[in-house]
Amino acid sequence: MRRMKEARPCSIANTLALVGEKYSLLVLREVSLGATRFDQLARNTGAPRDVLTTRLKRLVEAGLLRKVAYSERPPRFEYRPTRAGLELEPVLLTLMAWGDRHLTGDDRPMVLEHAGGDGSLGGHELVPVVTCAECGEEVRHDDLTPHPLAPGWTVTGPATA
Amino acid sequence: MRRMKEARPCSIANTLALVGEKYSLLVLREVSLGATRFDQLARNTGAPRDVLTTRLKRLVEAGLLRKVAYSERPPRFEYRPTRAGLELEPVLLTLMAWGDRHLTGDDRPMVLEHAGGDGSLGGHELVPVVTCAECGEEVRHDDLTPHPLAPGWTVTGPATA
DNA sequence: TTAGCGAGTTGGAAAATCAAACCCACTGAC
DNA sequence: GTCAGTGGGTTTGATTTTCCAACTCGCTAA
Repeated sequence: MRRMKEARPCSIANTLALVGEKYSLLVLREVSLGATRFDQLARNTGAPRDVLTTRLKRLVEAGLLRKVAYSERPPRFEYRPTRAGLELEPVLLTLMAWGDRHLTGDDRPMVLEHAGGDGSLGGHELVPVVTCAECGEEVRHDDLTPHPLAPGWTVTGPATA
Repeated sequence: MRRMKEARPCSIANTLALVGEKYSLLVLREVSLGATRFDQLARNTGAPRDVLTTRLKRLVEAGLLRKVAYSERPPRFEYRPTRAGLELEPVLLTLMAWGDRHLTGDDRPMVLEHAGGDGSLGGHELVPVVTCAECGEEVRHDDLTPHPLAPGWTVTGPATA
């Protein structure tokens, strides 16, 4: 995924160029959950070890993970998410929500418990929804209008340009 | 991406097995924006035409797109998003938001205008945020606690099992 | 009649993926 | 001490994908 044709300047494409390769998002899922070591990542994501090596290198270079030594002699590192890495969690949550709704029967593989922001006692099940911070409303497709800022954008494609 | 090792039962992995291949999400971006024809998709996503062919077939099989004839003689089809396909928009929005924040300088490639749900006059810029439908609050990483329901889950990985 | 388009298909080279084996530095058990 | 075991990779070679360009096919418009 390194580089795409970059047919359009687009933040979706740019983000996917970074984390859209096979296993990258699963690695981020794992480190967000606290599994930060090479063997855990290999096992939990199913990535071949060599592929995992190159993914980790790339995610570290991109600033989504950082290597933290947890042992010298022998040198051993774990891979912790940076702030930028953790900020991909919304992507993971929306992917999970979609899969739960469309791919899963009645028994979801996992459920996230959501504690109230006030640190309240009883939590409830997380039901992730994308809303607009500006107005607080849930985002519906029909309420959106794209406004291209960079050249290369034509909403219905070059055919209608 | 067809099948992964399926190291863990996980809706994120399952969803990515469907739409995680190169270009798939860009195709969904395009059809969500209204560019639904083969050549538009090829141009706007940058996907090689043969790859695009296999992606479209897969997305149609999976029920994310449907082929709609817009001409017989010669037979010509466009690829429209189904409801399930449109429901991936939250994923696209969160990817875009991340890219805008972390990859882009001051000039974002595109901005989405968000009309009020009441069909109000003046729109504002969309600022997508993931919230919890249950309590209405913005989701913060520290408020989440994973609860495995299927076997194969160990939060810190097999090492700590 | 010829040019052109939209929507693919085909062929062959280049790149990425995969599984398994290998390597190295150490640890702990005998 | 020695010897198996572990964590964290690297190497190897076979298999898949990807990529790009060229080609096809059915039709339309000049």
